[in-house]
Amino acid sequence: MKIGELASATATKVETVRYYEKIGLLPPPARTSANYRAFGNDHLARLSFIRRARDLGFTLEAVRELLALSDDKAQSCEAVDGIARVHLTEIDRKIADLSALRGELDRVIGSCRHGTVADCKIIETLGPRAC
Amino acid sequence: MKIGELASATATKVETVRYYEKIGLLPPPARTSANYRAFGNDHLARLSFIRRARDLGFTLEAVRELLALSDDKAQSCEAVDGIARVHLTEIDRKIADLSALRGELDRVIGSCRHGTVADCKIIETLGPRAC
DNA sequence: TCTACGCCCTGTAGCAACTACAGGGTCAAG
DNA sequence: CTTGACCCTGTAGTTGCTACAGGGCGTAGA
Repeated sequence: MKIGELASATATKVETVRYYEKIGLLPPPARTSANYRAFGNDHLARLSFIRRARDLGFTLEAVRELLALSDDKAQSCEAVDGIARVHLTEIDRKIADLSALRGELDRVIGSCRHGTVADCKIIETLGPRAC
Repeated sequence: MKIGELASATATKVETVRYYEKIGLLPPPARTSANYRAFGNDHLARLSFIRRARDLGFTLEAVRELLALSDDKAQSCEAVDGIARVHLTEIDRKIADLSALRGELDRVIGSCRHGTVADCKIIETLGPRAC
C-alpha cells in the first residue's frame, strides 16, 4: 500500500503519515525499488488506532502510551483505564472553563448599547477603569 | 515602571511582555540609561486590556483588532460587538464538541471490565476490528 | 518516443502563543 | 567588594500538524 492509499483509507493527510513515522509513532515501512514507502495491514491498523485516539482528543504522548500498553496483551488494563480517566478529567475541566468564559462573554455582549466606541461597554469591560 | 513590576501588576510573565512588544501589540517603551525598559501608565492600561481579552479567550489577532477599534473612540461599536459575537459562537462550538467527545469517552471508559489488555474494551474500541 | 500529469521523496519553515534557556550587563544591600 | 536579584538580546523549544521547494518515478496519450 502506498502512502496516498494509506492516507485516504484513514482520512489522514500524506504529510501527517510521514510526520507520525518521523516521531516514531508509526514504524518505518519497507520501501519499493523506487524508494516509495510500502505499508502493510499492520500499519493500517496502527494508524487507525492513532486516528481514533486523536479523534477522542488524546494527545500524541497519550497515544504513544496507549500503543505501548496495547502491545502488552497480558498486562492488566488498569493503566489504560487510568490514561482515559485522566483525559476525561481534563475534558471536564475544559468544558467548565469554557462555560464560565461563555457566561462572562455573554454578559459583556449583552451590555453593548450599540453606540460609539467611546461608550462601548465591551471595550470598557476590557479597559483598566472598568471592574 | 520596570518590566518586572509591569509584569507582576498584570499577572504576566516578563518574557510574555517582551513578546507582546516584539509582535507590536505593546508599543516600545522608553529606555533608561542602563537600557532597561521604562513603562508608563499607558502601557499598564494597554497590557491590562490585552490580558483581560486573552482571559476571555480572544486570540491575539482579535485583541489586535479590539485595540485598534478602542483607539477610534468616535466609531460605532458594531465592529467590537461583531468580534465578540463571533468569538462567542466559536466558544459554543467548542463546548458542543467537547461535550460530545466527553460522552463518547465516558462510554468507552464505562465498558472497561478491568481485566487484561487483551480483553480491554478501551483498546478494542480504538482498534480496527471494533465498531 | 516524447511528454504531461499525478504521485512519491527529502528537508525545511511556518502556524499560535508563548516558554525556556544561554550568555551576558546593572544595581542595591550587606 | 561581593552576592543576589533583576535586566538585556537572541535563539530554540513546545504541540500537532501543514505547506512549500526542489527534485524523482510511472503511466497514459499523441
